[in-house]
Amino acid sequence: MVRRKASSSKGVKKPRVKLVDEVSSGRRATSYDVARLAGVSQSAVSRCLQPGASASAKMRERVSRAALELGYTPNAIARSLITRRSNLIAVLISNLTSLYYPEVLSELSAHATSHGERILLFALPHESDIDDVLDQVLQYQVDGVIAAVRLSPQQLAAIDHRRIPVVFFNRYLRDHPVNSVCCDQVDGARILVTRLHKAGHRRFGVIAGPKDSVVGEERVRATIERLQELGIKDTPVVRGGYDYESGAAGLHELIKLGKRAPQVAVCANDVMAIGCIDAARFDLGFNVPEQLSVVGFDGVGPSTWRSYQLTTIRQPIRRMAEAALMLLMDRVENPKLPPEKRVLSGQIMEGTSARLG
Amino acid sequence: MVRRKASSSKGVKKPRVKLVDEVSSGRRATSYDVARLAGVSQSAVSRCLQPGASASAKMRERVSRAALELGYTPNAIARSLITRRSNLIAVLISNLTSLYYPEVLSELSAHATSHGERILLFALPHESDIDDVLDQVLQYQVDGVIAAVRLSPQQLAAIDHRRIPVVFFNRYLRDHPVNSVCCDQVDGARILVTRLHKAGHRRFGVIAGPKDSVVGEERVRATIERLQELGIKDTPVVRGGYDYESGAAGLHELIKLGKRAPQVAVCANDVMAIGCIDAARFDLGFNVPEQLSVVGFDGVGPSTWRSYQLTTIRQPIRRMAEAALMLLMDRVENPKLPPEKRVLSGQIMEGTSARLG
DNA sequence: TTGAAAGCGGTACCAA
DNA sequence: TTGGTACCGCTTTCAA
Repeated sequence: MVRRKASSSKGVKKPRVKLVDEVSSGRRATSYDVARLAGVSQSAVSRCLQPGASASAKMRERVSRAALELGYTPNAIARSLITRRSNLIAVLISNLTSLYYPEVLSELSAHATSHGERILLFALPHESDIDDVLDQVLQYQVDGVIAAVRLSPQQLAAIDHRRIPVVFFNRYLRDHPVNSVCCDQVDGARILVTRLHKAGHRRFGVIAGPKDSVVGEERVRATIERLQELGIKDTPVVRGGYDYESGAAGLHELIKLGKRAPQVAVCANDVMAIGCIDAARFDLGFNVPEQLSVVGFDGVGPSTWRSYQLTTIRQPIRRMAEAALMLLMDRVENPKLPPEKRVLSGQIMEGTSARLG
Repeated sequence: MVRRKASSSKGVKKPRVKLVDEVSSGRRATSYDVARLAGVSQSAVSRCLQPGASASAKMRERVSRAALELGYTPNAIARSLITRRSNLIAVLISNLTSLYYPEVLSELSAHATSHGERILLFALPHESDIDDVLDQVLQYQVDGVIAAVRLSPQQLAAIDHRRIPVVFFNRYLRDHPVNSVCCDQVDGARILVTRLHKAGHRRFGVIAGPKDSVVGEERVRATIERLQELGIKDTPVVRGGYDYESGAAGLHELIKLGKRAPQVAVCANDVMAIGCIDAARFDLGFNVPEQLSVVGFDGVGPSTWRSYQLTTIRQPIRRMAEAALMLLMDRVENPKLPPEKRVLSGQIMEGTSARLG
């Protein structure tokens, strides 16, 4: 097989479409074009553009001059094909319109860049829409996957079967050893409850997140558990959808439920806590925190706004993203590494939305 | 050049590393593997996986069975190399931690998917960090670029030179005909000012965005211009950074500036308007809107929260994203199409943060 | 309808 | 240090 190489054998073997178009205006410059202009071999061009390859200074000079002249940019696709490394990592994420995930994505992107990786974004309308995109993830030969969504064991197996490392973000798979980075929800919830109890609160209500949120369920479970340890039983739990409206609705529900209004609303995330505060103030005329303490989870931007000044558990998103990429890239380099789970602690933000002891 | 094809010529020409490892456990299945198992040629496999290629029903059946058995997934990288189409579009975006851009990204992603494209994400810490990533954009042979950041004429030229279509999102390049989708800032600002004036407001103050925000500057310019038409001169303008704190600080500055406090604060985006409202209430004890009307731009999620109920101009982000992708994909298919600018109108959201006439 | 073969634009091994 | 060459895994003519 003879490749087109210089203009020497030009047009002998079936000249493709328009040679003019190829050379002058059309087609992007390739390493062959650079080689021809520099008067060296194509492999030399490739070598010159690698950091640690052997090439004389003179050759480097000639090649880089030719590359510059042609506006040459190496083709990452072609490189990926032969090196079997796409430098792409898939980020599976949903709820980009929430307040929490955009920050996650932003940090993931920053750290991916610092590892020389690009992010192939899979923003799902709902966490459950994974099957549709999983095939795409595999087709693009990504180096790794960061999943900020739930994956079924089958879905995980499909990725695993291709030897693509996966790191879960704030999620994991029960009974399956997987790589994951989480914020310790249990600890945070326990601290909040303990401090609230110490301040004298005895009637609690919980506004949970959607059932399919592992993180949310954990927060709720830990809250209930700690309350029971403190001798408080039968804490009412209502379910919300992590959004502002369901926080407000949740409070109304809680109040309808019990004989007496709760003294504390523990919300499974900040946005619901904010909705809860607004409902308390505007619908019920409650003072927060005098008549109702409200706490949330996450520590999103608006939680510090002066209308709310939420008492919440802030997730160390930056450090979590950093850990996620570290975990992932370690396994890209060395696929034999065993699964690892890293749990970082959240930080309590003492706002004014709750009375703490 | 003889390719490994069936096991017929197995290992004759330098058998690569470990054949066992390749076949049984290691390497992902390729179309050759499928072909061998199905007992057909590799090109037949390729054809069977194309929608409109000629292949008998029997062949299709055999191939798809073999593909399923091997867990075969076509390699998008290899396909891209030969088809010169990556099905990747680069999205250049910054400020992912703002309230506005995540929604943009979310909509862009949804519409990209519906065009069969994937998003290669370039989330920049600052709008000005483009040069670092532009090279990456080009290397990945993206089909097109959506730029929600500013690009210099040189940067645009570099992309243009590779014949990669670009669509700007809420931005454009003065004196350069480019594709762009914008929300009409001028119209929105004029309507707001007119209505505010009609309600009897006469003393205005403006909290502008950062200087390098084209959109923000346009909002401010249109505001001032309309005020002048209405006979109101010398409106004080202070500069903010689009964030909550600078909205609050902006109000304080405005008040320090004039002899009398303004009756209206026109803020260049919603988040600053929210900061402004909080400063008015908590620092100055103002009632909003009785003592101070506050308006913003964008219509982000929290603008409807009951603590704020912002009067603002909501951008039709979904339709803008849809238009951006339409514009882009049209030009991917037909590069000869001339540049086009599409301007959509915003919608006034009449909250309770301002008195309108 | 089917298979052989020529690339797409690189990387990497080899001998010179 | 350099050039020749064999791929990476697919699509796409071109004959059969």
